[in-house]
Amino acid sequence: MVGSVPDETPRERLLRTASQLFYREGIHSVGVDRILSEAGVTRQTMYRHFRGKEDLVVAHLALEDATIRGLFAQASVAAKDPKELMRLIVDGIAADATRYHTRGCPFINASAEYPNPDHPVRKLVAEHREWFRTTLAAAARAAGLSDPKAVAAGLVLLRDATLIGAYLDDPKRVVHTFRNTALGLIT
Amino acid sequence: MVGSVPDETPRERLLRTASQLFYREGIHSVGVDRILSEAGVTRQTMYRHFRGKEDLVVAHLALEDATIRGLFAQASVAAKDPKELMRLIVDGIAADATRYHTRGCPFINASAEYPNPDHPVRKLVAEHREWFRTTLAAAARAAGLSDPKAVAAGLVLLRDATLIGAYLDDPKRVVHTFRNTALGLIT
DNA sequence: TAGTAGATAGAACGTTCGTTCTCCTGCTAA
DNA sequence: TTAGCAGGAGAACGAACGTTCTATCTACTA
Repeated sequence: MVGSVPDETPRERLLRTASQLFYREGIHSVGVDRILSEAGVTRQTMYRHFRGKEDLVVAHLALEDATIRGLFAQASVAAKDPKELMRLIVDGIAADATRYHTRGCPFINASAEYPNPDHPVRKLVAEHREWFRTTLAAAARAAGLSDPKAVAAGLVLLRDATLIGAYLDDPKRVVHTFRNTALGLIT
Repeated sequence: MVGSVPDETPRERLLRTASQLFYREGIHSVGVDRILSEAGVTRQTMYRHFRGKEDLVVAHLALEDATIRGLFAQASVAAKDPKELMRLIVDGIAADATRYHTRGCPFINASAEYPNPDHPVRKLVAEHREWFRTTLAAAARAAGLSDPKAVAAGLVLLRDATLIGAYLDDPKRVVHTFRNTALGLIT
């Protein structure tokens, strides 16, 4: 078992387990049998809720996407003003790189395994990145920054590199560099 | 067949083909049969030169590593002075992202498929990245830049993000952002 | 109360995987 | 001359892959 959450339906347990395994060990490396045994769920249950493994992969990325959007909405509410939201975003990315996404970006990792840009996985990745960039640009514009698009592009660039660096290099050093550069970008 | 190069031994043809396939389509996605048929080489030939697929994967990354080191040495000779070398490095990365490594960084992509940091693949990746950063730092120091380590860290960060952005987003925009930021870093 | 949907259990399918094996040809260094 | 090695051709291996199937049990609900 990968973990446990109370009051979880088999479907939720299955998706959560699959998502964790795909992220931690790679998509093609993880077999269906492995997912089922770790989730404590039978084959029938899986094929009732998902067409196949590929559907599970897409659902995994959709879950990641929904989670990040949720965190964003949460921060938007918590922030007193647009400028504080920018700071919360930077802090959020830094925390994410050291705490949760310590194995790189799930979307980038998935793209490494799916070369075909027309594949559902790649389309979802493209949509997610597009949402992320435009959302950052809107936040930067609301904060009154002079070149919102450039700020958004810079933050996307920094976030990609930070998640990778925190995975492959020294996390503390990378996050430190990220925070300094990013804070300079949003002031 | 993936391509052809005259006066190539079966071993070289095999490794070159495998390297291209691993990079273009992902490592676990590419089977041995596929490599053999595309390279026009038999199983026996492969297993005579390599212990197995995993050896081929390591050789693929070693080839990438050697290639990049070669380009670096070439630039070092071509540069009239240390400052011009820094500019050549930035130009080289920009050209690489749009011309050759249009599917991200082979080392980062491989790391997405190999979660175990003790695995030979991951060790090779760590060594490569370590070499890259220290080499950049040495070049920055020779160019008389005030904080060579910070410059090197910044360039590594920028390169990682640029190769990803050129793969998943708009290459022209990303490379433009990279060049501007990087040139600011080395002056 | 009967019916339907979700879940469990386990066998089985055909395919692909990486690997090993045998047999044959051609070159070349001892 | 002959032994040894690189390479080609193809069969075969067991294991793992993703998927489908049948059978049984339970919970809800029309």
